Amino acid sequence: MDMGGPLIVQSDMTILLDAHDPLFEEARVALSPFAVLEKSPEHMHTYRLTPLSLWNAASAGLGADAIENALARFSRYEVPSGVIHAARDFIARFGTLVLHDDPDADSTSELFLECADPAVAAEIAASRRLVKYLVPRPGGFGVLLADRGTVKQELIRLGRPVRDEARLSPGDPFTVSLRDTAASGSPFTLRPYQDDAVAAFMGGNTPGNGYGVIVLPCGSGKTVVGMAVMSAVGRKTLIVTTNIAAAHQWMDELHDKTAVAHDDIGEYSGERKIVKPITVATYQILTWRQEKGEEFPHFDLFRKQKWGLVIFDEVHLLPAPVFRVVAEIQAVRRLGLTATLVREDGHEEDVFSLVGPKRCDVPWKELERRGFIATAVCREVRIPLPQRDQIRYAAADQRARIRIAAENSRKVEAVLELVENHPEDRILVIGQYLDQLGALAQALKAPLITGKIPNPERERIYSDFKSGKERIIVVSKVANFAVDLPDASMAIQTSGTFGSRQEEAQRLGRILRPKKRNSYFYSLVSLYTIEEEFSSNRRRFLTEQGYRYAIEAWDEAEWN
DNA sequence: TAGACAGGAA
DNA sequence: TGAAATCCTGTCTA
Repeated sequence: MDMGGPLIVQSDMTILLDAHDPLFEEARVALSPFAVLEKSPEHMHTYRLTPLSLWNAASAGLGADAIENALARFSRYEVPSGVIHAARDFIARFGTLVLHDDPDADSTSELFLECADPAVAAEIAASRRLVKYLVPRPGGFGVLLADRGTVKQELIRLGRPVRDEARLSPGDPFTVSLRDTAASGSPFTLRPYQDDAVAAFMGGNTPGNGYGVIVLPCGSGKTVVGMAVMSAVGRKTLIVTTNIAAAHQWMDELHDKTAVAHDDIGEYSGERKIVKPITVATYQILTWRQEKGEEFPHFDLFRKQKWGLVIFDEVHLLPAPVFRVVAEIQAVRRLGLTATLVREDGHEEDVFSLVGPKRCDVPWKELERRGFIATAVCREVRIPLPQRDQIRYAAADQRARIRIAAENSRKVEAVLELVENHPEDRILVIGQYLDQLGALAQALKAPLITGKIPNPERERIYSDFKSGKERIIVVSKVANFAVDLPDASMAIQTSGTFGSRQEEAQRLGRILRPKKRNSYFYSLVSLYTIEEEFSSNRRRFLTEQGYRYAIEAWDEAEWN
């Protein structure tokens, strides 16, 4: 029976969402806390209920009834009962296993894994990988403190998430007070959503909080949230970042917005190895080792102070070896910060069980509505290949096809036309292949920034762009890493990496600093090529955040 | 002591 | 899937 809603819930746990339905937007908002977006072509978006998406919902307090109601409310047809049962089962799994401090003072293990369900206990006891870490006891298992992370990791592989309510070690006290007025002179207060994020992370006196992941858009002040958490925790803090520039930015922000003395903030990198009550390090120094197979000499950093808080910046990039040390430090409060919690390498479960569940997630559109980030208009422009390349493309193997499609020479014409049609905008042209970028830079008579350009030269170009001397700059993949890349009002993406959602989000983030006018995000895609697939994958993230892509064919496009 | 650069890693 | 960027250490120069 057709009940007329925008959702079609199918028994394979996928959910189709009709993009043209009047209730589309409402249904999307209702769905996003507990389902992940899988595909988002023009007419019908596909979501999926996954164990992890349901556990994140459960850890945020969303119950099975709320999920069932949301599905029923927007569903076009009757929701298959199997889906409801499966969702209920997964939601119920979160909370079946609870890790406590051991109430039995005589016990040799410090922790107690409570398991009320004998069937689940039997299932766990039968796992060969788990049994060596567990001491069977009435109502659960004894667990050694040292095995806390490994046990959680193994259990989630069995499909059994653990609610970890065991004590966190406080670490050494260290006061971090936020200034009312930044050292740079501008007044400084937390925005409402930043306050909310800190509260969600700290969780009042709820046991089992004080660790987890906060998801916030690029440019919405993740470091500010980090500093507010540091201030709330009031302990020695280790911050780990993806690169040195990000590490310096953290240090600058700390100097600017907190009252912590310069001498109490240290940098632990290849260049300097200074450990202070507040220490900022890079992932790369932590995972450096002389030779494969040897130990990681810099893992010691985690033990050099009694840290009370570890912050993992861009937690979606946490390198695999670091998970090992994170498994060991389960008693330390830890905060993961990211703009997109997606990883394409299957380590999402490790982030969930070792860093913690998602505590807070602010949709980009929400911030846009409240004026904290700019309104962005996203357009995908489909450009045919020149005739001769169409023939080359048809004859090429997969690898060559990617390159031919990406380097479509007519993209240069399209970029020129776009630039001409947006005389008011400051434009970043972002691409993947250096040859193509070189050609674009030449055609646009604009400076080109690649990884080879030394830092002083980059800074000169940035300042020319900021001052308005240059209206356009062409950038390579450095745009994905450079934290100091100036903000623009328009970005043109000429090619991207295998449809990476993370990259798309990062690039859009470049144009979201609030301004009076709209920002524009153009993505150039070669028509009838593999790029259309990549692009549909990349679009997923932004669609999930509520952005709508207008898809246009180049020849008919009406620019404005 | 700083910088520039090469080579390796993931 | 491959290209590109990064960071680390070590060595050389001034």
